Amino acid sequence: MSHTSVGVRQTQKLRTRQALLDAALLLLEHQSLSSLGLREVTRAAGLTPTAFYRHFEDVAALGVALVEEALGSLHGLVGEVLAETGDSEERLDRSVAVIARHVGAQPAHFRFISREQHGGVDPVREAIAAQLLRFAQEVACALGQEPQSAGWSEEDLLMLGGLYVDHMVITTSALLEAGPQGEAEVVRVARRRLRLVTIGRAHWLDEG
Amino acid sequence: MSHTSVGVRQTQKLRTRQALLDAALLLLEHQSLSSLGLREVTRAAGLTPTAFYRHFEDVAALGVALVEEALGSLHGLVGEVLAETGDSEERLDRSVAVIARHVGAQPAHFRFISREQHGGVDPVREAIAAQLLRFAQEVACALGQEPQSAGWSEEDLLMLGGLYVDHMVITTSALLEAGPQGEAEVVRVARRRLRLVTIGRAHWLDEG
DNA sequence: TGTACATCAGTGAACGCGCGTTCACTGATGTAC
DNA sequence: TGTACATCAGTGAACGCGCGTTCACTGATGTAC
Repeated sequence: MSHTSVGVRQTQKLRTRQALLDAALLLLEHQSLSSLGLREVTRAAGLTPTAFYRHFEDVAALGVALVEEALGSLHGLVGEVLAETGDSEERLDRSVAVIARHVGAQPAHFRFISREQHGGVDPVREAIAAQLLRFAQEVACALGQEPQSAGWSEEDLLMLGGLYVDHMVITTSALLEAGPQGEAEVVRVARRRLRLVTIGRAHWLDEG
Repeated sequence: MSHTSVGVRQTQKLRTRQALLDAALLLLEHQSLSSLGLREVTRAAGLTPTAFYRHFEDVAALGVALVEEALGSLHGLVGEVLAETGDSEERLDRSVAVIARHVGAQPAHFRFISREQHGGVDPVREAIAAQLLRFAQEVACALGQEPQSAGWSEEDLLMLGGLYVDHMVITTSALLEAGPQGEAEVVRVARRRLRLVTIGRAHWLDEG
């Protein structure tokens, strides 16, 4: 056990870093990032305040790392859901169900994103905007490969992708506000909204 | 000038209260409410910290007052815009133009609403949600009076009203982020999004 | 109209507290030979 | 394998600062007679 491949030191450092992220996310359940204190986070993580600086320059940098943690792993999802077969009604219901499942499983992450999307910390807002733009592009790309999108301009596909993504975000916020007992109703309305947008899509070229 | 009808004292008190609201709104341009300090506000307003308590119980109460100031006067607007004549394309463009004009004229108010809609201060979030729900109901009511809405359930009208209101909010956020030079592009996309929703509305009963 | 008293918006001093950041440190882990 | 040195994640004390809230106050405005 004289020298491991990964390094005991690095492993422990990453574990501490994760403890800071976890503690911060927990505290952010009931406050916003700009009022979150460095000492508050280290205290919750069981560390000295000064230890914080070994991992992040300041609380804003920790916030950017949280954005990556919350949204980074979701990118594959879009393609998967849209690639599945079924009529548009089925795929629409499945999309909403996937959102509801993720929000239910990781509420703190989604609350953080919803809260900080327009929050007071510039680098965090920018990081979220960049991730959401990527989602919109991915959705646009996936939609563009469907036969129903024949004749659509790239610009209109991106417009539609953005529309879907913004609704995804609105739905997550609504789910968080409604809590578990209000989930069914939120899902119902989200489905009908998506259906209306999808109908608009089907007739876009007739009237656009 | 021995005794005026309104009261010199009350007038001055209201003036001071307004100075606190104005100072707070200015400071909130670059931070969120939960990190705004009471001393910060009174300093900017040219008052002693203790004077704050003559007007608001705490900063959250001031935030609720700002919500009223930002959104309270807008309720008439919805009916006016939707009541005007013209085909749906014209009315749609006019709606977006009205939003852009208001955001351009009162950016700080709209930034505040956008930032605090999902912010960390419960009473403020609730006040905003209540106002936006009223807007959605007003839009639903106005839509319900149009001939195109024949056969629509109240629930679907409210769904559509909420859809329009949420897009109004997204558009204001996008306008604020884009700044004056990006306004034209945001307006273009917002129009196309609204058009797509409107097309969906026109075919809702065929396929719903 | 004039006087005597009540109200109350804003003051200024004081308090204890938690904050972010600095610094020199400790001791386990990593590395060179 | 063993030894001697380097690295560096986390410590603990100390700092100056701005915070929210309290309290007794002042003096202009309001009111009763």
